[in-house]
Amino acid sequence: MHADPYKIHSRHYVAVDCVIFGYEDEMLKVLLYPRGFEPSEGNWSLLGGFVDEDETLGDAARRVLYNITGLRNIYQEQVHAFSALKRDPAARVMSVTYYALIRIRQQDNDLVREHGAKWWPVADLPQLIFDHYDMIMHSLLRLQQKAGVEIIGRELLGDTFTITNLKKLYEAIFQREIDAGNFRKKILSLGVLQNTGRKDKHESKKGAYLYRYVPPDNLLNIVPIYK
Amino acid sequence: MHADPYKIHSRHYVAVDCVIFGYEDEMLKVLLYPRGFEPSEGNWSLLGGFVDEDETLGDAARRVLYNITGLRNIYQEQVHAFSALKRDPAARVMSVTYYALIRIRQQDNDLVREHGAKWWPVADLPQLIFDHYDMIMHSLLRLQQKAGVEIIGRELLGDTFTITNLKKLYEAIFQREIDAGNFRKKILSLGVLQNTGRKDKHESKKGAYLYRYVPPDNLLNIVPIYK
DNA sequence: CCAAAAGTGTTACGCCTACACCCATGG
DNA sequence: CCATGGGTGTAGGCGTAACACTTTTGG
Repeated sequence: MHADPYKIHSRHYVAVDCVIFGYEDEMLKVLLYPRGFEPSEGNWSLLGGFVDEDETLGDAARRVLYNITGLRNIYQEQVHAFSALKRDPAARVMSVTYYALIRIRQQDNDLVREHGAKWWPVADLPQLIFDHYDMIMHSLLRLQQKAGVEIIGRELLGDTFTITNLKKLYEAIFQREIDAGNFRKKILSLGVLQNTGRKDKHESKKGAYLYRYVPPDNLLNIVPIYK
Repeated sequence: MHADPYKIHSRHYVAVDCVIFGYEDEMLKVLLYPRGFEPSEGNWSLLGGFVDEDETLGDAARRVLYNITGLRNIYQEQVHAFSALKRDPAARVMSVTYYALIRIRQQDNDLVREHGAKWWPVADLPQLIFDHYDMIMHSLLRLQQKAGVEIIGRELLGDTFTITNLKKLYEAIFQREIDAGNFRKKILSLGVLQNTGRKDKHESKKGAYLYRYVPPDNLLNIVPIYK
């Protein structure tokens, strides 16, 4: 074992806080749990945890997510490191925010409820502890940036979805109305949605085609190449 | 003094690494210093430092920047936290990358040279230690995003500059040629550059007007409002 | 005078927006 | 048959790219 050459420097508690986005009832929601002890008892909190010696920040975020939702292989992305000296009044703790995108499904919700957690619409958040509101806003901005560049239907809606499903999701993410016809043309022109041929009749009598997201590279195997 | 409620958790070394961008000889450059000891002796390194108990990440980045350049009030922005377990072979150190924009000037360069530091063009970087190459690439991407949305002439060129100066800076940032006429029209249409009336004759016989960046809000005091 | 940079004008094209309009069908 | 959501078509506006053109002036 080598001597630690950095001994003279401070060591710090490092945590991760997860902004877990889900989509339900045509609303973008965030999973929060109620803080049951002081300080800030009664306020709501993101799911978080301390980073261990032998895990990366991403590992820690995945662990936190797994513990509460039971899900693995979830899309997540680092957002920002928060480090104000008194952000946690109990001790000096830096926290790195991650956001994650998951499908809200009933069976998962049981596990969620066990922890007392609850899905809150981003448009109607409760009082939050520390800097957690900032964390959510930072994450929402990043999500908007991502959604503006690529289609995130798969993560929040499931494997197949109608164009209207996707439009409503985008309206929830960007918190504004979107023209249905223009949205359809724009999305389809990106060439990453594959029509499954099946129709969904839950929303209309005519029925809407269900699409599947196909990553750009895979399309080379499907679309014929002219010569 | 309260008891520390988090005692059971690990503490970590946390560092910041600064990607210091400058502009010189029509090239975007990064300030690096040569590592004089093993491991990775002879390779080049970003300017970095450990985060103290009583400072934020931003504070630490400002301190590092001040120590090497003697400059304060520099524009800087957090980029990403790197946390691979073996990224520093000597110990487990997480590092948060910041990028900064500074004007390269001769007097500052003396201080820089004292430390053995050197400006390297981003298009022609030397071998770097650890994950510092990734840090620079992440930072460059962020810089491009920022430059795409707002004008960053002031930070890298100085208080006044010609449209051609700015065009060459943008060509350095985006590493591609830009049409002069279109660039001029686009930049001026943003309405955030104010013509000083003075001309710079260094680059041409005709002379080019020097412009000053004026933040959007201040323009309300200058541009008359029609009724 | 003329090379070279500064600055203006012109045209074409692609994308986005707004909105009118058809289609299909369950009740 | 008709209200409702699914889906298509079209015209105008705007920003951009490409590039031709005019202006200025030191050497």
